[in-house]
Amino acid sequence: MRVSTDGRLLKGEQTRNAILSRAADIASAEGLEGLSIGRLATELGISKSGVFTHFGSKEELQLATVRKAVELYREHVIEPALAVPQGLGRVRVLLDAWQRYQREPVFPGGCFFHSTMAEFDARPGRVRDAIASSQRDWRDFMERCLREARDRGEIDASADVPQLAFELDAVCRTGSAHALLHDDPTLYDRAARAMSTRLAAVTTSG
Amino acid sequence: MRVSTDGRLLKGEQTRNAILSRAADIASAEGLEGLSIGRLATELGISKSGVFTHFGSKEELQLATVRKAVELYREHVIEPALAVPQGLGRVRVLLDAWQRYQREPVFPGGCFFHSTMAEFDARPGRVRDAIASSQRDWRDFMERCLREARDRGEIDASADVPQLAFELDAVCRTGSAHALLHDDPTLYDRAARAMSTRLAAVTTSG
DNA sequence: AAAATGAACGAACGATCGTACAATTATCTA
DNA sequence: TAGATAATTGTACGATCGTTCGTTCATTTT
Repeated sequence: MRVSTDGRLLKGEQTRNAILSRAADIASAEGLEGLSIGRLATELGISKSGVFTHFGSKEELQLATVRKAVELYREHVIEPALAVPQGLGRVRVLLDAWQRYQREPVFPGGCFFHSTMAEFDARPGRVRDAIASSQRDWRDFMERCLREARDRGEIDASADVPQLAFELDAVCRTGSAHALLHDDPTLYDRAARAMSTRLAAVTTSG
Repeated sequence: MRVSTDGRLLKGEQTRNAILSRAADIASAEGLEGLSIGRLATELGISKSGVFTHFGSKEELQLATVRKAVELYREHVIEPALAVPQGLGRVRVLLDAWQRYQREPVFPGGCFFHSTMAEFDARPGRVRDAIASSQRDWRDFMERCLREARDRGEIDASADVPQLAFELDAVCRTGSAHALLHDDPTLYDRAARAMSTRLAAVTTSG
């Protein structure tokens, strides 16, 4: 984290950050295309050109917003897991942090990545690539945690880690999506139950 | 299906249908907000007002598009299941038809409902209500098929049907979403594997 | 003190959005 | 054949979109 002594650059960076925070919130609810520069300007009380010049193009704003969301995701989901020792304990912390991230209004419109992934699925370009890459990173991290637990003998040696990671991912994100759509928080619980029984099925009964 | 003898009404209905087919295709890839009346007009070679007057407002166009998508979904997923006898066989046909629907380009931008559900999760209004209702219908139908199989003793009496339906739904839709995002069809297979093992776990070994 | 830098602004651009309304065309009814 | 009906069109509206450009102002460097 380079800290500039130049007050101008400092001021610039902090408004840029304010823009991106708001942008991530909006995009989680209205999508990265629904994100508009004019709206950001109005809501933040700055001029349209003031917002624009920070990014140079809408696509660049979208990419920066994805990076900001990744940062928030890391902070709320990844870091709590990294703070505890490897193994099944870390897996549990990871899944807990993940569910908390879904429930708490980290993003007001539900998981940023669920929304934008569905939006950019079929829309080639740099934004899609960035989202896809973030999803690969997430999957890799999840698999790594599971593998660490397996290497410790806390998860069955025969367990198919990628498959397990995929299934845990599926139920958690789908549960959150349904909870939001139907405004029914018990659907989070349904996802939680699916995750814990799925995990219990592969943990060694030591 | 009321068939009119009036050639004018007939012509109107068939252009309306052409509009909705294209609208469903576009919305599956770009979302229901990305759908624009001007674009529809251009692509279909009719005037903007020609498109507009069929619906009267954009929201009404979106609602009609959702209904059209439901119709297509019924045709490709529900009807094949209804064509076979109740029980585990119907469940298998349903899941097969569903996966085929995901893979085949019924919608060019992936499952219409996955895209629009993520888009409208956090956006109150009639469109969201329509989407939510369609999802409830789908869930209910799935649970009904599973219950039929359970009542026949082909699925464990102790099986939690809503939970099972939720998990099958989760892996299938998530698999398709990832397959599209990463342009990797093997992810459909991963979902298929998850579904069949999940189903195998509750089928009575008779 | 002078020059350079960088953030933020205001005004305007062409394009597209959804919407409104009167006019036109083709078809059916009486 | 005259008149009603319904689909479709053309034109125009105000709003908003992303973007460009020249300017203003505060801060930093020389």
